[in-house]
Amino acid sequence: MFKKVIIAEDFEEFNLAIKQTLNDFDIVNFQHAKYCDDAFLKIRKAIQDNEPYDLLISDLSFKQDHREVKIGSGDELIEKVRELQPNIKIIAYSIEDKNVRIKSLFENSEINAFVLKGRNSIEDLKKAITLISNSDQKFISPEVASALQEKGNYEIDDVDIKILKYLSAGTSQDEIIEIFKTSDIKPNSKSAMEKRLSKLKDFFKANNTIHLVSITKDMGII
Amino acid sequence: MFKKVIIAEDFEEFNLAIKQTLNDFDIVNFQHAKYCDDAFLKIRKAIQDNEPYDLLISDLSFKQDHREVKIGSGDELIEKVRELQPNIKIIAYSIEDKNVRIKSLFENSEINAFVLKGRNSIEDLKKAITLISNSDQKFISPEVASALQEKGNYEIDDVDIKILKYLSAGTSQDEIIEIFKTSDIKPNSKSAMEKRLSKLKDFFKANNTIHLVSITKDMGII
DNA sequence: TTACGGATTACGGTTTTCCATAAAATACTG
DNA sequence: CAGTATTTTATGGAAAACCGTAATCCGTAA
Repeated sequence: MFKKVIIAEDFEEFNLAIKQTLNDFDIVNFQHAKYCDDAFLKIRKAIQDNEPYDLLISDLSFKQDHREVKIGSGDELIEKVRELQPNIKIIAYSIEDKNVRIKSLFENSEINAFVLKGRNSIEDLKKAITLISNSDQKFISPEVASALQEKGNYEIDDVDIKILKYLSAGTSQDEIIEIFKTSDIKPNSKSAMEKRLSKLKDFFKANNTIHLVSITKDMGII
Repeated sequence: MFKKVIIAEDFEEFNLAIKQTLNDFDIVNFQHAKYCDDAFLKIRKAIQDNEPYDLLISDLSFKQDHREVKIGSGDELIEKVRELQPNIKIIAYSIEDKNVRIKSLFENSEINAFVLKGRNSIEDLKKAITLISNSDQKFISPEVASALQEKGNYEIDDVDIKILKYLSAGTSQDEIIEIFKTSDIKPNSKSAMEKRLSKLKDFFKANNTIHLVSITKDMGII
C-alpha cells in the first residue's frame, strides 16, 4: 500500500472526501495542494529530501482566481510530474468525460488510473487505489472505459487548433488566411484552408462550420 | 435555524461536505436526493404530510446517466419547488459562474442564496445558512456578487434560444425554418430568421454566426 | 370603415462559404 | 535524371448566408 501521497485538488469538498478515503486505507502521510504549482513544488522538494511521494491524486481542471500560476491544469501537472519522477503512481480524478482527453492521459502521460467524479466516485477511487498499489494494472471508471478502445486517430495539429480558435473568435476564413500569410504559417491558401476545414468537419462529424466549432468547444480542445 | 432540510446533489463528495456542515449547525433532520425528480417528490410528499421542508440546498447541473428523468437540471427543480412551496428557503450551490444564469435565479426563482463551489465554498455555505435562516436577506458568494449588478436586460426570448441551439447542433438556417413551420412556431420566414440573427449578433457584438454561437455557449445561454 | 404603426414576409443583390476539379509545386523513387 | 506520388495552390460554379428595401398582414384607434 502507498506510504506517502500528494493530492492536487482545489475544491474543499473533494479534498475532504479523498482524505476520508485515505483514512480508510490507514494512509496518514499525505498532503494536499489547492494549486498545481504548489503540488509540483512539494513533489520536487520531496525528491530532493529523498522522501519522494509514491502516489499523486490529481484533479484536471482548476479554477482560476487572482493568483498567477505557471501550471494551470492537471494535465500539465501530470505531464511534468511524470517527467520528473517516472516511477510515481498517478490517479487522475476528474469530472472530465471526453474520450480524447482521457485517452491522451493514459497514452502520453501514462497515468495509472482514471477515476470519474460522479455518483459513485468514492467507491471507484478505493478500487483504483487498491488495484494500482500492488500491481502495474490500470484502472478506469466503467462509465468511461470505452475511451480506451477508441481507435484511429487522425492527428489534429496546431494549425487546426489555431483555425478553430480564430473561427470561434469571429474571424472569417479570408481573414485567417491573411493572418497566416503575415505570420508566415505554411499552408495558407484558400484551398488549403477549405481542405483543412473539410477534413475537420469529416473527422468530427460536423454538418457545417458552426457545428464544428460547437463540437470542438464542447470537447475542450479550443 | 432550519429544522428540516432537503439536499439535491448528485456528487458524493458534495453531499458529504453538506452533511458535515449541517452537523455543525446541529441540524439532524435532513435528507438528500441524487436526482432532481427524487428531490421534488420528497418535497411534495412532505407538504402532503404536513411536515414541509424549510430549506432546499440544490446543485444546478446533474450528470445524465442511464436513468430517465423528468427534471434534468437544478434550475428547473428550483423553479418548480418555488411554485409548489413559495415560502421555502432555497440555496443554489453550484460551480456555475455565469452572471446571466445567477441573476436569473435570483430574479425569476427568487432563490435566497447562491453559493459558488470552489476553494472556500464550505465557509460560504455556512454564512449563507446563518444569514438566510433568520432574515429575508439574500446571500451570494463574493466572487460572483457582481452578477447582480449587471444591468441591461435581455430581450432574448425562447425562440432566440431555440435558434441558437439548433445552429450549434449543426442545423442550417433553412432547416430551422422548416422545423419551425412544421412545429408551428410563429415567425418562421427567412427574413424573420435573418433579422433575429442580425439582432442577436448586434446585441452580443458578434462578427458572424459562428462567433455568435461561440459567445452564447461561453455565457451558458445555450 | 379607414388610417396608422408595428410586425412579418418577400425579394434582389452582394459576400462568404462550400465543393469539385485541375494546375502547379514539391517530394519521393528507381 | 525521368517518372510518379503527394501536397499545395488556383479556378469556377453552386449553395448558403448576409443585408437593405419594399410589400403585406394585422391590431388599434380615430
